[in-house]
Amino acid sequence: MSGKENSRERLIKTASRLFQLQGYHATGLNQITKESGAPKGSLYYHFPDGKEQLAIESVQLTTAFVSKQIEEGLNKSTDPIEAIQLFIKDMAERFERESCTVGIPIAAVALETSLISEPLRASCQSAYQKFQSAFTEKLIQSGYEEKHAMELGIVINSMIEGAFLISFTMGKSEPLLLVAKQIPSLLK
Amino acid sequence: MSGKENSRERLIKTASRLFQLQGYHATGLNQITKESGAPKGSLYYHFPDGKEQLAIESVQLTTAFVSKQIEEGLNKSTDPIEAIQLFIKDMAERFERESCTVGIPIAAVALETSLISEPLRASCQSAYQKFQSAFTEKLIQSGYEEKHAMELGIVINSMIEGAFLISFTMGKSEPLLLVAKQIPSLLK
DNA sequence: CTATATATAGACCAATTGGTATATTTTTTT
DNA sequence: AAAAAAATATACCAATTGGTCTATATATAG
Repeated sequence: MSGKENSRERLIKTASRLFQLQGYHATGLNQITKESGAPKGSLYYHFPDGKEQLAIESVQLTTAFVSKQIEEGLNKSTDPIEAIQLFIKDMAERFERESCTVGIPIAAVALETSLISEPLRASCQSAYQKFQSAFTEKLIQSGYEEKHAMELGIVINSMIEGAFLISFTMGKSEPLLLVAKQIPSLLK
Repeated sequence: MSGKENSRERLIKTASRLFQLQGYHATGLNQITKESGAPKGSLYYHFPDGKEQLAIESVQLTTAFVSKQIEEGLNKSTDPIEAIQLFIKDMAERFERESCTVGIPIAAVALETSLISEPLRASCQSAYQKFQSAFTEKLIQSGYEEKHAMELGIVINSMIEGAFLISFTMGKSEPLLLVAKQIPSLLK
């Protein structure tokens, strides 16, 4: 029972990376199995529901990873404005450093599958809710009124996702940095 | 020379709609030809470079359409805050009304193709630049200093794109509406 | 050692992909 | 009306898609 989790995990990790980078439809099962080293027989043993199941679990893995990154980033300062700005700047730096190695966490899968797979759509929704609530949590801890904090969490998450998308398309991190710059105005 | 432009135009319009709704890779040329009524022979006659060329021209059509919508929306009020809020609320309403008929204008194609086709990436970049400059223009006309207006244009565009993405995934327009609500804070 | 899950290996499948070739029709020009 | 250009119509292609199948290892028991 040692190689078991190993192979399954490798499949999810590879799929997770490829789905983020290339999107759902552009990523073939052949590519996933080849790059992960696992054969197709194993894929359908570990993921009987095929590509959809693999994508759902990939989204979940990405969600956990990114959520942790957000929480860690936000803990770098007690001041929420500074903390959020630091986090966004970190993302921008990481984007510059490894733009061609990593895509936008959830967006591609969300856009491609929300209309064709309800379970996948729900997974992406959960991801965004988790991201939002990390920001909201930070604001509540800093004394923001709950409803206001929830609204701001949604808006901050939207801003970051949008800036990520545009930075990705433009090939430069400027939008992310400008969003960071406007955080103080937003949080008054 | 009457049927000529007609067939070409039908192909682009159909492709434009399908690419926005389903994304690049999920939209097959067979589906485009079938839904547009044009045969495959015509497709490669009008678009010798195939799917990529068709997608580029589709993005350009969408860009023109959306830009016009933004400009018209922003003209509904002289006050930039009110104008931008009105535009976003219009988008939110339209989203609620026809969410399953229309996807997010450029995002899906941008995410799916930016890393695999430089010309397509450039088309999507042009689209976003055009959207941004519409907001920037409005702010400059309202007396904002140029550099500040440019930065805000980028941020506003990012916010709207991100909110669109999340609204799409969530299946509700709340993120868009909350972004609209925060516009005054952002523009001071 | 045997029996039994667990897991791997990869050949195979129908369907679809983007793209090409060629023949035919329609339209325009002379 | 004849010639030329523009456009349409399909049949066809190799390659790849997601997915299934059966045989074979590789463990973990008893």
